[in-house]
Amino acid sequence: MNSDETCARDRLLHAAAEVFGECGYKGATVRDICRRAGVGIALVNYHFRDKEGLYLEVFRNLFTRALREYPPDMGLNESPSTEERLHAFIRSLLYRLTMMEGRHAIMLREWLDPSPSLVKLHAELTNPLLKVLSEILSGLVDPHIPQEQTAHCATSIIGQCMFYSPHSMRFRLQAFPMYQERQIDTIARSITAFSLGGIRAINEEFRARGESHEG
Amino acid sequence: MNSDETCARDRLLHAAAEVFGECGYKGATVRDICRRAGVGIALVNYHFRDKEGLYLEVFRNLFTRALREYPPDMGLNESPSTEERLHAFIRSLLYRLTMMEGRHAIMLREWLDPSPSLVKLHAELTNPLLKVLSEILSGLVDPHIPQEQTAHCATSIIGQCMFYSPHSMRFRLQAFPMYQERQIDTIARSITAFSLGGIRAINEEFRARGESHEG
DNA sequence: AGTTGTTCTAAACAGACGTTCAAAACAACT
DNA sequence: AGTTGTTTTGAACGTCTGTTTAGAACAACT
Repeated sequence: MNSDETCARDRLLHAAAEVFGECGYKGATVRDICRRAGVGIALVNYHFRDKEGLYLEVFRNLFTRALREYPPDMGLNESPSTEERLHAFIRSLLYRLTMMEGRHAIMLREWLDPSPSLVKLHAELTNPLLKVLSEILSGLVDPHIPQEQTAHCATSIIGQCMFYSPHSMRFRLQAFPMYQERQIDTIARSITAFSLGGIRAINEEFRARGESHEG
Repeated sequence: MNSDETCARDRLLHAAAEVFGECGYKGATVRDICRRAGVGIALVNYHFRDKEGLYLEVFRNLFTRALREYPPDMGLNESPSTEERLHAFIRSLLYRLTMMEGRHAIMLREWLDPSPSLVKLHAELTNPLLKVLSEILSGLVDPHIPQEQTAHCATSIIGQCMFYSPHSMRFRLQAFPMYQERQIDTIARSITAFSLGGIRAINEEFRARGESHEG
């Protein structure tokens, strides 16, 4: 690769993101990472203490960078409706997932199958995002519906996005082409419409049950 | 464990399902598996050729057993409506995922992150299920809607089920209790209602766009 | 009891793994 | 040129990996 210009530490981080993404934490070897980075194997100890320290640094780096590039309110005008905010949230999540897939499948893999030592960090980073989503949903779901049901809606929405990610089974098996931006936007609109309909149905069902209980 | 009664081969399969589920393919070691099964390490070679052969056998076993116990038309009366068939499909999928989580998280892990050597087998086993789902959806989605959009709906539904599975991030982080049957049924009803609403919204949007194009 | 085939084990093999250490290369400042 | 501190390396360490081998235990049948 480009062994020049950037310093060894950065090249190490870059290669580590690739290899961890391709092979997972256990599957990746520090030898492979260092070979791709063009550095000696002792560097991972010097810069990051050990393999786990390198993994943690890569993870935090990618997460914050993706969030900076595609924030949850991405592409919104100044006074957006709640529906528009939900669409922006879904679209930005899909973009982040796709971006990570490019060279950074590590994030996706971590999301699906978190490493034990990183669960705390993971919660720290993702919980604010869940807060954003549930705040958006509070403007869409009937306020009388129990919070548990709202959480179900949030899970349904995130689940759809996660499963659309290129790493998911369907796209692996059927060899779908890599997503282009337009395709992501199409999928984002589809998931948004589907989810708004789902929320509406949940609201209607709740109201119908409420009336039948009263009557 | 129960080193008696069952033969060594079965104990090996049982332990392998546990360990593969907990640690993944790379993370699991044949030594650990054989220790839990209470057999010598050479048995994996004798019965299954190598580690991969054992993994493949475990996978096929669990998949077919789960499908036999919770078929996609589970608990349907004799002349079900399309909505009821969708509900049965979702409910059976959730039950299978939960059953596998008990001792058989291997299936779930494979679904999220398939091992390279098993992609063909995986497609072979899951494609019939996708066929069932899309057949159900053909009775719900407007027949004029392009097939691609219908596939989006299928993905949305499966994605919701997958993400509700105990292995998913949310439940790991927030330490939800293990699902009981009633909870699964509740979630199945929620996902079904959500999805039916989603499909209806997709239909309405399509018709609205069609009218605006014509008018 | 003897033979045959299957099932299982303990011990050893070769290789890959993460990690460490002494020393080399380098930069910066005196 | 000499000193100091940082960065990087090659080689080695001990451990753990999947796999194999030679043989023990066992069952079934003669």
